[in-house]
Amino acid sequence: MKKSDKISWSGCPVRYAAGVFGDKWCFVLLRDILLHGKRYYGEFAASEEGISTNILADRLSRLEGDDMLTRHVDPNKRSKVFYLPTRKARALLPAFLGMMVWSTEFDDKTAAPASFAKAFRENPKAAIAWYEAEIDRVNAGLELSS
Amino acid sequence: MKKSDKISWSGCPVRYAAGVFGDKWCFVLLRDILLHGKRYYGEFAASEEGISTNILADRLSRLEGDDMLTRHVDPNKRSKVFYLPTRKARALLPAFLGMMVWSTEFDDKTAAPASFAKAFRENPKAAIAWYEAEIDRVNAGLELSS
DNA sequence: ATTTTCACTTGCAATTTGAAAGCACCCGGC
DNA sequence: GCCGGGTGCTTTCAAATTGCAAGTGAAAAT
Repeated sequence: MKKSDKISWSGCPVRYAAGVFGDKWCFVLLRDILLHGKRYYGEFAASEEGISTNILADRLSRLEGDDMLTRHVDPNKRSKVFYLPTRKARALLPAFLGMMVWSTEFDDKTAAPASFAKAFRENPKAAIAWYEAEIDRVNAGLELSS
Repeated sequence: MKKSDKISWSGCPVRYAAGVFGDKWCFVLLRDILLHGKRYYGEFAASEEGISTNILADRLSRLEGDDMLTRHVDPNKRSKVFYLPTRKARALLPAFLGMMVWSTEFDDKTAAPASFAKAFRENPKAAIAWYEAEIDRVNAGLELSS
């Protein structure tokens, strides 16, 4: 907390965003939560990118501290833990999908189908709503039991 | 380049984006270039956040390598250097402005005027076009002499 | 009771960062 | 030409962060 004395990483919108998720691993965690329906610690740990567990724990608690995630012990199996995206995290969807459209245009090795970018460009609100609904669907399966 | 052996940071759109600009300092450099009309090395170095020059040089060359910036020696004063955003960098504007809207909503210390978020939400294309025009305006003053 | 699953934590080497100093080139005066 | 300052990096080195591997403790499963 030395740096935040001199210049706080908020105020400027870009700086604030950088402070909250301007980091490789936060990107992939948010992707897993917002786009891939992952919720459990074990699911994050198993992601293709191979995050190590100390970093994973650190980023999860940071995101929790920044009010992006909430931590929950699974009531059906109390040795497991899941994380739910907050409204704040979900509100990132539009920007996130915008980034993805950008990637599909400029990464020549992109694995995303062209249909995604097309759909988003033609009707961004509908695309966002679709992902929102997916998030709700996944959450529903967890929130019921808690 | 060890990590890129195992999993290349492309393919997945989010991972690709994270690889190119998923870093605090890339965020603020892109902000300075896309939004604040900065072009010269000295201008970046003087930014409020106080980036140190080794990191600055590293990020500039990385962004150049990722085809986000092009480096130019100022023909009027050949000891100075400026960087121009590529089409690829400019294409990030929509996602970037989306992020800024998000920040203005969730950073309670935000310094951005509410009018910005409002304007973007009401007419995103117009807001983007306005920033595009600004970029062209700034570039025009440099490209003429080169 | 014992083993296994799970979510972390710890230890430690390696990479990255950051502050400061150094270096090389250009430019303007003299 | 030569000197002094401006400019864009590069180097140095300590400090912070990362990443791998092993460890821990609580809960389930056997």
